[in-house]
Amino acid sequence: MNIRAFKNSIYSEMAGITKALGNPHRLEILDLLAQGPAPVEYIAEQTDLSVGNASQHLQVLKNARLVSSERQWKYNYYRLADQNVFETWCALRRLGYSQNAELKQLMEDYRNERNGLRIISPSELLEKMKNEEVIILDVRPEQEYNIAHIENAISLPKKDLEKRLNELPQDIEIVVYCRGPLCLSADEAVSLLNKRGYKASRLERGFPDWAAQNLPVETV
Amino acid sequence: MNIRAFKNSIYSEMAGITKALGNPHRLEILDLLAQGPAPVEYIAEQTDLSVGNASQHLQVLKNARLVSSERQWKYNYYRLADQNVFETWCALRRLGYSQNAELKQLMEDYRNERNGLRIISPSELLEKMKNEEVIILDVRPEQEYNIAHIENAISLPKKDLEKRLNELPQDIEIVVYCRGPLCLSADEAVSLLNKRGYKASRLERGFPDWAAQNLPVETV
DNA sequence: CTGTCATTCAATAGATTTATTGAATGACAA
DNA sequence: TTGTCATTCAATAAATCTATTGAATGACAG
Repeated sequence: MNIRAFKNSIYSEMAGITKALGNPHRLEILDLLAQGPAPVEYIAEQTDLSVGNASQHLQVLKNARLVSSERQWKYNYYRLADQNVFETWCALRRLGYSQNAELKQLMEDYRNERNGLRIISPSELLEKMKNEEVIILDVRPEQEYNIAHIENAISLPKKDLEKRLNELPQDIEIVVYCRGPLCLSADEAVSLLNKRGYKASRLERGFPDWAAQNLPVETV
Repeated sequence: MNIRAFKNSIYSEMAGITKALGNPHRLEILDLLAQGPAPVEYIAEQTDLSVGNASQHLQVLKNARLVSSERQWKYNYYRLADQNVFETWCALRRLGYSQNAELKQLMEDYRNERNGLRIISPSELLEKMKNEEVIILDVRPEQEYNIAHIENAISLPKKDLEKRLNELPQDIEIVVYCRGPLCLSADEAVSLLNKRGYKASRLERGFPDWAAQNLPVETV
């Protein structure tokens, strides 16, 4: 094999990965799977795809070895193939955020009430956890909380927040987190909580990023 | 804008980046530009693309803001848009290497004589540089050496190596580097040098990775 | 000016990707 | 066995991507 044929081969192999990443629905699926394993139907529902279409996108990701699947009972659970997949997704997120003013703008427009929304870093939260002076609120869907969540966090999915507000104390600081920086649930929750007189702030980034730093997580 | 429309927007913006990455020629161009800025014609020549085709791929990369261009004299110099682009490429390389057994196999097949080829890490090389007990050999094309190279490295492009072997001393250790882990020039050079009785080893990864760690580089 | 050179643009045919549809599969339950 | 359910497969039309061609642009040199 000559050098050109060799280069074509390696860059084509690499492009097999980037081609699989080159679709908005598949990126959304990866971002979702970063929360933990999920069956096709849940993935389809969360991403507003038909089951058939979601399955087809999952095949593409699987052929590129970005996800793997395992049958459990009636369901086929998909998960990220390994840590490198999440790390690559993080690199892409950073790149998107730094290169793409539209992306930044989009997110800031949507969070237009964000002024004054306080963001606390993982290390600050750890400190508060040690002193037991904080309530940690996981606003992701309950299924994702059940797979894994930040130690001592309580589950209160975004969609139930308003009607279950009374479960939360007004006098203790609340730190809210969700799927990650591309997810707005935590922002919206903090905004609502502050409006109703709670002391709420948002955790920087989201659950998978916390877990990737080997910070304390809990599994049910 | 509802939540679904918002999600579609952000993941589509992200996919704008991954779509631009989803082509083998464009990956090869990025890998090349990691060495430093280059005009269209050089890029076309190094990647075996027609100038028109290379230009078209460069437009795609530019629209995704992965590269930027600047006119200098008669030439339009393209370069990576910023450090995040290179870091994302590194993440993809790691991912490819870990997920894709074929890629690994391809490279190892091509380097079939690699057995016994010694690889030294950047920190080991730094140590040797301090003690001045090593010759550092840059086997990339001279243009790329001229843009920037490891401190005190000498240029001896792969294609001229055999006829200029006599410029190298037999009794001092030689460390060879090239464009990066997907480039075989350094491996081939080390192999040839060892066969001819020189004491040669290869630097782990390549020049852009060295530079990204802020290790000492030199510009002509 | 006029010509040259590096690059981009526009048009296009062929290849690939995508969402949809409906049928097929294969585990489990009755 | 039969039916149900979750998922995959196969076929297809529409959309998108790609390489090639040849013309257009725009800086610079004589």
